[in-house]
Amino acid sequence: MSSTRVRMSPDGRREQLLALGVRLLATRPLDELSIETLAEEAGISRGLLYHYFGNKQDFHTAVVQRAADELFAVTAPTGDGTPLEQLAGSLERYVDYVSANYQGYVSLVRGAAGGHEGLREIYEQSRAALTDRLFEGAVAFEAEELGLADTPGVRLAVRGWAAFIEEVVVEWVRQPRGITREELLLTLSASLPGILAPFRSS
Amino acid sequence: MSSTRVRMSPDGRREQLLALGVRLLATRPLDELSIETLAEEAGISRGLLYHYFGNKQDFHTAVVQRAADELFAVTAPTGDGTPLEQLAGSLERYVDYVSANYQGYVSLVRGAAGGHEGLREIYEQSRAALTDRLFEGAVAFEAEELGLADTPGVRLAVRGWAAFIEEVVVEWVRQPRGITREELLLTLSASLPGILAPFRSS
DNA sequence: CAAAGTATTGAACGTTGGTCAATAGCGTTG
DNA sequence: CAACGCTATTGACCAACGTTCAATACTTTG
Repeated sequence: MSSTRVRMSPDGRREQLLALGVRLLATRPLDELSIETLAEEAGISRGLLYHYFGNKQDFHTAVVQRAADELFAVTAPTGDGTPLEQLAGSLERYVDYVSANYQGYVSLVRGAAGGHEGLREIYEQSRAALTDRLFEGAVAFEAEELGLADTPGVRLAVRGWAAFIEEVVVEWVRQPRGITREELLLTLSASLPGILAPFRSS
Repeated sequence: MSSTRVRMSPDGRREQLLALGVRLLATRPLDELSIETLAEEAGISRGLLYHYFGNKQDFHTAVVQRAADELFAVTAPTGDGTPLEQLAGSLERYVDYVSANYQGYVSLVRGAAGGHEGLREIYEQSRAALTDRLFEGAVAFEAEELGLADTPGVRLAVRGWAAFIEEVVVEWVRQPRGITREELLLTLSASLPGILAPFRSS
């Protein structure tokens, strides 16, 4: 089984291992992503993995960080259309991403929330980044329309809205219950004004 | 260190181990709750733990299930007042519960969602039970008011609302940001009609 | 009080996380 | 182009933990 030893550049090797980790994470929970499995799959020794990532936790952290970055990139607004259309587009791509990477996404989002400090950190920052981006785009537009101020209360509500989206989408992917993709997207889009309604100033 | 062997009734022993598991989990993530630690802490051999719970996953499952039951009991409606008042009361007790058990809540309820199928099952069912209870109480009343039907779409939205509540409350406990408890409760109560607004039939 | 039933132990094994000195590929240099 | 130096990579080793199971020692029963 052991062919000749392959020597790569540190950056290349590190990249390969991270990419492989993300790929494997898409089909299993995080705690089943063992060092042994990954080393075997990558065709390297366990020791080499420890050379690039100090320990299992550090490796998991790096993989989840990478996955979070990918999610952030995938759901980035395209920049054309009205802010509301951009929002709809982001939601659409988000739904499709979760559909394609269900296991990995659950591992990322949910697993991170219950794991070690480092993982929770990534989870917090990732969600903050997603909502902050909305504030700078579609929501900023909506805010004017609805006469909303950028208050701590509104920020908190938008954060909760992100959790709402996440839960609904994940559950829908698990069990569509006859709800079509279009109906789902409609519900998601409509929910933001709904949640923000109580904050309408006048 | 090893004192005389203590023999207990199966029910008593099982109860002791579960209670200890819940207590230990309040201060560490689930995957750090090792069989070894628990056996040591309980003053028994590892083998005995395997006599009561088939394996590590089964034990974790049982502990999380117990914790979920406790949460469900704590937030049960009292039964007096209008449905809306009952909802407000449940939310109030939920907020206070999370305030008092922040570490434990995050470790238990959230940590469960990242684990394997069995754990996720409990998490799902727990959340479903919480929302279903609402449907039989306050929301049933609201539903009539708003002309809502009990459709899969509405059920899904309410489920998402539960996630909204959880996220907002957990984040508020972590970082109140000057928002008072009363303001928080108001936001939470108002959010349900807001989320359900898109489903209004006429 | 002897015997039966069973809660409990402790030793043994396999797997996996983690360490480290030895090894081998690749660029450099004379 | 051969020898050398640098370092990416290995493989052997250890420790910790999950898991099994025959032996053991409480408790009850007859």
